[in-house]
Amino acid sequence: MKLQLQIKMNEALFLRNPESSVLGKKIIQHSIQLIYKNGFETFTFKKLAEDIGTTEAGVYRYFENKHRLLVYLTAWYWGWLEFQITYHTNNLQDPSVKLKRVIKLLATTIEDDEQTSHVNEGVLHQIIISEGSKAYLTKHVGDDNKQLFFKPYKDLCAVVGNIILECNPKYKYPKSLASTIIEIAHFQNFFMNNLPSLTDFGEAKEESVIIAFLNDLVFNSLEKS
Amino acid sequence: MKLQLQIKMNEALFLRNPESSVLGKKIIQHSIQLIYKNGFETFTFKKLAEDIGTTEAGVYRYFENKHRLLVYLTAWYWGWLEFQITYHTNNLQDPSVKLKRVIKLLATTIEDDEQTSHVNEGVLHQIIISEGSKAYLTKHVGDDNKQLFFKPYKDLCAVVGNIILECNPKYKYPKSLASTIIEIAHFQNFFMNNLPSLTDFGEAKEESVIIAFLNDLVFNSLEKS
DNA sequence: TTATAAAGATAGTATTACTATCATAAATAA
DNA sequence: TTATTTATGATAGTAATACTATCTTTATAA
Repeated sequence: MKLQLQIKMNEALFLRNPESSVLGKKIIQHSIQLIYKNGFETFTFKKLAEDIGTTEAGVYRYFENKHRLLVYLTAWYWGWLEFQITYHTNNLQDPSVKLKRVIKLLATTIEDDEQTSHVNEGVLHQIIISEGSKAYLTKHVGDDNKQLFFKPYKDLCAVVGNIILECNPKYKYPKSLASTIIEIAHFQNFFMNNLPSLTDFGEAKEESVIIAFLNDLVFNSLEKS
Repeated sequence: MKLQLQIKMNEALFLRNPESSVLGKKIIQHSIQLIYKNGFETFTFKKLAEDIGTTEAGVYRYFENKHRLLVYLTAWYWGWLEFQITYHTNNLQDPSVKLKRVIKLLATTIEDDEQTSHVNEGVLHQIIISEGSKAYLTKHVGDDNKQLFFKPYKDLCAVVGNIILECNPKYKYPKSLASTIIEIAHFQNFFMNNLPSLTDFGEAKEESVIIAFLNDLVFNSLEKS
């Protein structure tokens, strides 16, 4: 039996639900490929439409603009990742084992998840690394936040923050440490591959060293405090 | 006597040196204000030109495009900050006192430096927080890197990394920790002001708590390892 | 069968991101 | 001093971007 995993998305993120039609799914699938290939700056709805074999207007019926689409993709990713984390830490008792598992999930490029046919999670993960922060680094972050566009990201941080507190109930900065782990997992990955002298992973270029660095950072803080 | 501080800039960043003329300085000064006010995405050379009282073509004579201008501004900022760090840690013996000083400088919004008349460092610092990472989060980061556009950022990281090593010569991740401190100083600041639930600084909204968090994070790692 | 919703086809507009040209004023070199 | 280079100003033009609007066709549902 094959299960289909559906991430429940904030309705305000789209004009028409892309999960509800073939065209919609194509928009998600091909936008991930296009943004991955050429970057978000040069990505346009026109190019996407040509790629899919529809028209610009067709894409605009689903998403107000390309920034909304990016926010949708990131929100989807955070929702999916929260599910992964809940799933993979489900029966673990020891909170530090849990946290190690979380760090590994955050820092590892996952192979394509068969449960979500139109989303390639591995490629999406790469997009999150390079483009993810652009979803909120805008002047309208406040408005977007009011519409709860970043709720999946916040929920994920809350989950990670709670595991941190389980590890050490006295630790003073669980939320900041959670958002730090998430951001650093991505930034160190980007630096490793693009500006390696900003990291200590120059030759290795493996995600395992990022995981080691994060574990060192996090558990020294939690054991000490 | 008033000293004028000049940051030596990479010549490939501009077509004509903006420090060399009144118009050039106006471009720097007003672009900082405009990007701060409306964000980088909506910033255009046309708006900038109108603001200054010149024409689009006038601005294009100095910078190839707005991304180059952003890279210039960030490079300037990192160069300036490295000078600040060198200056303010000059006579300090104890490396951990030094590192604390560095963290404070990284996380504090500095008031306008009189030595650089056309650059408002406080506003520029805010731009670095919100837009700084967009300078390198592009598909052409490799090309830009080859042209040494990010050298000031790398140099700064190297300086911080060396202080980290002074604190603990056995620490395994000095460069990654250095880039982590720098990025997190900015991200936690952005989150504090825009997505406060991602931090533990919700009510305080003061840079001092970010500094406390960073100190905790860094020195737990350095003392332990 | 009819209504209705989604998609396709086409057109049009304002803005963005440039490039090109020519005139003029200011600085500088012969 | 004049001649010449250099920076700026003024204006025009173009391709691409970021949309909006309308009309027709096709699929689906009542």
